[in-house]
Amino acid sequence: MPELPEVETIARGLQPALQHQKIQSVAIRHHQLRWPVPNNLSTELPGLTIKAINRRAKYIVLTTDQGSLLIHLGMSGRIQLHQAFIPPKKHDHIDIAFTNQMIMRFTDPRRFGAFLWTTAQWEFHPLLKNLGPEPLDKDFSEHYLQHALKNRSAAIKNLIMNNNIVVGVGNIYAAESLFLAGINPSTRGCALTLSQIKKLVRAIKIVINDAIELGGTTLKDFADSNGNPGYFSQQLKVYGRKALPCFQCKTILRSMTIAGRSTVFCTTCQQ
DNA sequence: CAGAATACCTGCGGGC
DNA sequence: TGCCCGCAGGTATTCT
Repeated sequence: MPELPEVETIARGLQPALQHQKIQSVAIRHHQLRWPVPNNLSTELPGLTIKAINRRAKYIVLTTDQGSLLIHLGMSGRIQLHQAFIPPKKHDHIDIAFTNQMIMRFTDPRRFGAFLWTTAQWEFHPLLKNLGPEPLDKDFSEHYLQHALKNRSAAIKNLIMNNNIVVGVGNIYAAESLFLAGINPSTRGCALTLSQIKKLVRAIKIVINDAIELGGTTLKDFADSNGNPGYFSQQLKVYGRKALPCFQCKTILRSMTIAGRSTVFCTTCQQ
């Protein structure tokens, strides 16, 4: 999926278009996403108005006066806005039509995404209530991470991708952050020095912030809600650069598998 | 409890 | 051209 910067970009694109819009109808063409899409959306949502658009971790939250839609894009999800109805394609699973004719269309070939409805406070939904801090919040600090890594023997790359520790750091930005911080991805969490923890917190904030400013990373399934690509791919230092020379030192970048995910790094710059 | 493996699903590119 | 394999941006759940 889009990682956090992509989701943020999408949420920012949806904000002005959806705020105050009234839902006219809902069409669900494929119910089987990560969890079944609730059947009652088609009857519950029409007539409700979007009051707020939020992002938490990689969830997009559309809040109405009766409840909130929780949308996750999984690995291959997209949301696009159309000014009028156009015929759906193969993986266009859900449409929400608004009274101004606009259509918000959810597309997801791999169907790892989620489209859920909660009538409770969305912050307390079981999928959201245990999430760690947002990487750009001041809660995500050197002190916090030092505490979180204490006694953790797993690879630091795993730990920063763990949503209970910090949200929104996926495979691309984990690799990029560790490169920027000069840390070997396989280092055990508890083995990081205070200086490394400080560098890592800074690196994560810089990488995520820069990626948001550039509209995310262009990968094959990503486009913002208007269909525009992101530009962060031009900034990638290690992700996708296996066997190519490090920009900093020319060492040939190596790849290894950590917790089942490929991880590119520089054996010279990341000790 | 922590860590590792597994599961969900389709599409694509490379090798033959 | 077509088939098979491995791999892809995530993360909850199950196992050890």
